[in-house]
Amino acid sequence: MREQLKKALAGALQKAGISVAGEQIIIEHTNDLKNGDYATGVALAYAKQAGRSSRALAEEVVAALGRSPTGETLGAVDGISKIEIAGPGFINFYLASNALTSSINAATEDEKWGSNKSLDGKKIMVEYTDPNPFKEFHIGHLMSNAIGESISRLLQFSGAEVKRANYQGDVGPHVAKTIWAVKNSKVPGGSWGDAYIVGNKAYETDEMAKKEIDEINALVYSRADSAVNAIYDEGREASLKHFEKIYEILGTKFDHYFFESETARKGMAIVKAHPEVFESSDGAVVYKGEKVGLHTRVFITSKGLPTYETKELGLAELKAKTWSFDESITVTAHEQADYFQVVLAAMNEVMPDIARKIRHVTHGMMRFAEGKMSSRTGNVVTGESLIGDLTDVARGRAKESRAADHEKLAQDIAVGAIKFQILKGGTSKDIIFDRERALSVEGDSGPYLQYAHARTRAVVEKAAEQNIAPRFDERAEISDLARLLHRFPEVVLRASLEREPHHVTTYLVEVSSLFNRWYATEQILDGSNTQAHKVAITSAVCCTLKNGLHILGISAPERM
RNA sequence: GCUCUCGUAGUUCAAUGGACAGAACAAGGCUCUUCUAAGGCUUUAAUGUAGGUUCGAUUCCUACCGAGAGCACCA
Repeated sequence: MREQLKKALAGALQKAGISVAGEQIIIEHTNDLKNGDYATGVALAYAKQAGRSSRALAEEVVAALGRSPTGETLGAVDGISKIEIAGPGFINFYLASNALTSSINAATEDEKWGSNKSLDGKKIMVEYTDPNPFKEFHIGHLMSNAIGESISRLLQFSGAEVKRANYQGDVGPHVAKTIWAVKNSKVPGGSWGDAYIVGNKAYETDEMAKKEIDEINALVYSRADSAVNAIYDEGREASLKHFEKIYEILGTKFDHYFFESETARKGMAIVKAHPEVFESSDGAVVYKGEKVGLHTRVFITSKGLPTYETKELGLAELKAKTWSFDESITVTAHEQADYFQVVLAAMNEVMPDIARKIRHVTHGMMRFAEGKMSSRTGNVVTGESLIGDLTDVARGRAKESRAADHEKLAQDIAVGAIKFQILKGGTSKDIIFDRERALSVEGDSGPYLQYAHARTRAVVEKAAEQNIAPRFDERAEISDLARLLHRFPEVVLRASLEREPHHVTTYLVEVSSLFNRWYATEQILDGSNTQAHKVAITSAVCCTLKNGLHILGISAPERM
């Protein structure tokens, strides 16, 4: 459609004496449906060059397209019913009913409605969530998970083959701190997260403890001490099992798990094999990022242990060995942006073929109004406590709902509410965590979308019971809802290209809002001869919401 | 000090360089004998400052102000 319009416009401009390549013509969706479905500002852009007013040029272009400026008849472009000139000289195109038919039918019949082939055949690995065993799974991990999962689904909807990866820090100082606290019975009955906080505090305030923790850190890598090994093995398994439960609730299934205990060794080998890239400095091995405009970072400590940077090199190699991807995306919070750049610069020198395929997608921080949350001090909200509290809020309503499984519904709503809040805005923005707001399920929210979907389901099911088949009627008045549904595939494409799930979120709110307004004033199953048409639109809304929610990683309950 | 991200109604977020800057929450009023009121209708309210590029700037560029993050042995 867009391509046809561009071609026709290029031809029309040619007649007006302006030569422009079709690709350079900008056709956009209108911000407001009352300005048509597509619009172009070419008359404004080229008026000066043409030496006449933008309005005059617009009229000339429209005439060249083969109809009068207010003509209602079909012309050079199939699927357009009306062209008009508005405002300072915009040319607005209105879709014809027959152009909407295919969209509504596709929405109703095609399970992959909204998908595209822009990444057909591409292999992409997406790494996200990345919690650390021996530490809490906090709401920052929830943020990474929601964004990473949604990006994965967007890429799949664009035809890519996606493998989900999770990289977990099962070795390093944080582990040693936790083990130290457990070994010295500092936290009887406490959680692994509590032990970490105690260990961290001791490390900072107690010289003796610091020394012991450093020793334990080395022992974790060497596995030379059976007492340390016992605590380590138990803690690691308990943490991972616990995380697995959370992934299930969130709806993420990882294809690959990578651990720092694996990447550390590989990374060490890489760093040591490239003395021309990594140099010694104060007993440590560092990469001088200044030569590429960055800063210096330590790769191997003066104690001979690998840092996160070295492990990241090992991880890249391990990933490449695991699967021959075309692209590997790592999703993390923005605080790791600078660090990642240095690692990429170093990687570019030692394994350029892999470095070329690695992308870092950063998102904002989940923080409190008062400042950053830190698991070092215990100033965190854990993922499960938030999910739990929100499930409690949803449970009351869920019990009165028509859902078969009230507990499942309460959980779906809780997870939907959290994910919506994370995915409603651009990913680069920080999210200020406000408990009261997070627990609200009113207005623009996950439950709002889920509720609209459940309503469409009820109508569609009732229609099926009455043997009313959906049938889009081209003679019926064109509705804004149908015109909005037509845009879904383009919204998905844009979100996928930009890796910005919030475009989908915003769009789904618009669809739900328009549907709810319609639903409030219109009896859909009214026994009239237009009901099959109305069922078709309802059914299309239903599938659009379902697929859209799927992209966001939010479940679409059939009854609420 | 240097680098990165972000500044839009009282609050939380939208707006591929375009039309009157959209929603939601909060506050007030109205709305269920009709397919689900977790809904719908309605009133009030915003682009940090100063320049620049452009027919046109919330969007791009520069400076400043403000918030957050990072900057050598944490991850």
